[in-house]
Amino acid sequence: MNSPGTPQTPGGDRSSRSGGSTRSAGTTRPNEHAASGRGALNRDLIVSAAIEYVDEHGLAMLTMRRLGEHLGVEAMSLYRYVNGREDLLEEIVRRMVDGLHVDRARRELLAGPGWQAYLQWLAHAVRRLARQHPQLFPLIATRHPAAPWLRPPLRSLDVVEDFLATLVDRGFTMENAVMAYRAFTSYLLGYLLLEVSTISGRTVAEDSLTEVANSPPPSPIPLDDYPHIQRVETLLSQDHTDLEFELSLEDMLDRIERLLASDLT
Amino acid sequence: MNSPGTPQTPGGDRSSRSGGSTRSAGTTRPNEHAASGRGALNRDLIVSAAIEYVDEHGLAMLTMRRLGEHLGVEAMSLYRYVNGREDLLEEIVRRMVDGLHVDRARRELLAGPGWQAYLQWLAHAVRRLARQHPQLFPLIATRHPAAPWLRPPLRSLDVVEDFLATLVDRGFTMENAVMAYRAFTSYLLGYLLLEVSTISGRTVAEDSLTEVANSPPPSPIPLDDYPHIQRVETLLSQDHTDLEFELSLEDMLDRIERLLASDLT
DNA sequence: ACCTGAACACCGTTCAAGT
DNA sequence: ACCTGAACACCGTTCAAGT
Repeated sequence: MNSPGTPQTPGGDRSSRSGGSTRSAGTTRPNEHAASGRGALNRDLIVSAAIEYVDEHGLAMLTMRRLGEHLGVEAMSLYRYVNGREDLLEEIVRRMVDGLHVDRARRELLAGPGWQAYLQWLAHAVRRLARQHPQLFPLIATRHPAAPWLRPPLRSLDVVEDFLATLVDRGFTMENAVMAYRAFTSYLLGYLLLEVSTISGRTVAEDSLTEVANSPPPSPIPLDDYPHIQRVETLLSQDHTDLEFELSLEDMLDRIERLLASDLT
Repeated sequence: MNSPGTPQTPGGDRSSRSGGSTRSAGTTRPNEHAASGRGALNRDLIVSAAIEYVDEHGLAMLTMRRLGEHLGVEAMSLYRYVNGREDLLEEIVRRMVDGLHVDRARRELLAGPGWQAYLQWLAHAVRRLARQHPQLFPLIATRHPAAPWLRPPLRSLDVVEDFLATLVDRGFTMENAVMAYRAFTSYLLGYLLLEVSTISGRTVAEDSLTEVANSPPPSPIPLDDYPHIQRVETLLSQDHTDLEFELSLEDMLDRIERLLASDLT
């Protein structure tokens, strides 16, 4: 019966679009909500606690009731500030990705003058984010984008605006900026999703209560019948991830550059 | 109390590894389970029904109870054949990906003699799969791989074995085959995840009961403050997906080729 | 203004019991 | 051998009620 367009909750308006983005997301001083007294609940705090909780226990464990408990509050209280579980997940994603937005001046400093330097900086920032929150990155990657100009993992209007503005500043046509945006996002998405999913392997206990003596051999798949896999097993298990990222990123930038050149013919 | 290592269910052993892989997965004659009489329930049928159900209603709607209802059976009956919901999801993924495995002779015919032709063929096969089951592809993409040699979206031992064997046959060293495997999977994963997620936008009703007059304007995000996004809005909404896929795929193959060349120095 | 108790409809899963 | 009824623990969510 309640029209979902009007949240009626405080903090429902994209919390402080310009102010809050410089302090890196998810950094609520961790002691503060331990001493939760009376009206110490609000949207930002809930989202921070949720991120913390997922980092520690995994996404499947994030439950309105458990999150309430984690905050020392009944689950129903959360609904004052968050429009249900879906809204909470969406807000988590927004908060994490918005951390990538910095104002123009600071961006110039960080990234240097060229478009390659900017894309290098952005790619590394996204990678840092993914590796800091391996449980959350799949959420960023697969939640349905609200619009075609919010391609994962760059799911923030601010960040996409930065992206396009920077490239156009550096001489890209609109068409080329869009193609670069497409190439950049799909490269980053695929690479980081795979890197993160092989890393976070058994970082999380998943459900650490009942299954303790169960997982030590995660799954000793018998590789008879698969001679080639068997032969490269050790190769595949190694992670030369750092070097591989740099090289494939450079390749991707070269591809964009080639794209520009072919445009002048 | 029950040790989870011993499923005690029929079909628990990775159903007929050599026999069942040639008939393309997901092809249970669709009329058959309409006339479900007595013992007409089995693992394959359950998995097929689940795939059908997700294609139609979306992943979030797939529930043991609803799937039971869809099959004309009480939900509890499913537990004879499927080791819980997680096991069902895993089996769905396996069934879909196994459809990419064809025997060597047939593969030569389809793909031609070169490694490029094989990778072209495989890439298009995966893309076909992704577009046929847009609701399921994110599952393939993000479910935790059981081993590092099962990188999404190629989550099948048979398919990965095919991949490596074919490349080594064509003269790749093991190291290069593995690098190609890495590059191929992360390219395909990123590209297809983004293509599918922008396509399946509102293919599914999500929950078509209560919210009917709600979604027509999916989310008219106000784009003031975002001049560049606004200017490229129409560009970003277009889908030149087919051509883009071919071009970026060729680029990726070129990258592998360059990789081989640099190896000879 | 902010939180809670109680309730509703719905989950996944187990197990003794039916046929 | 195969399916079901009943039950358990746990969800998300609503709303009148407490403070």
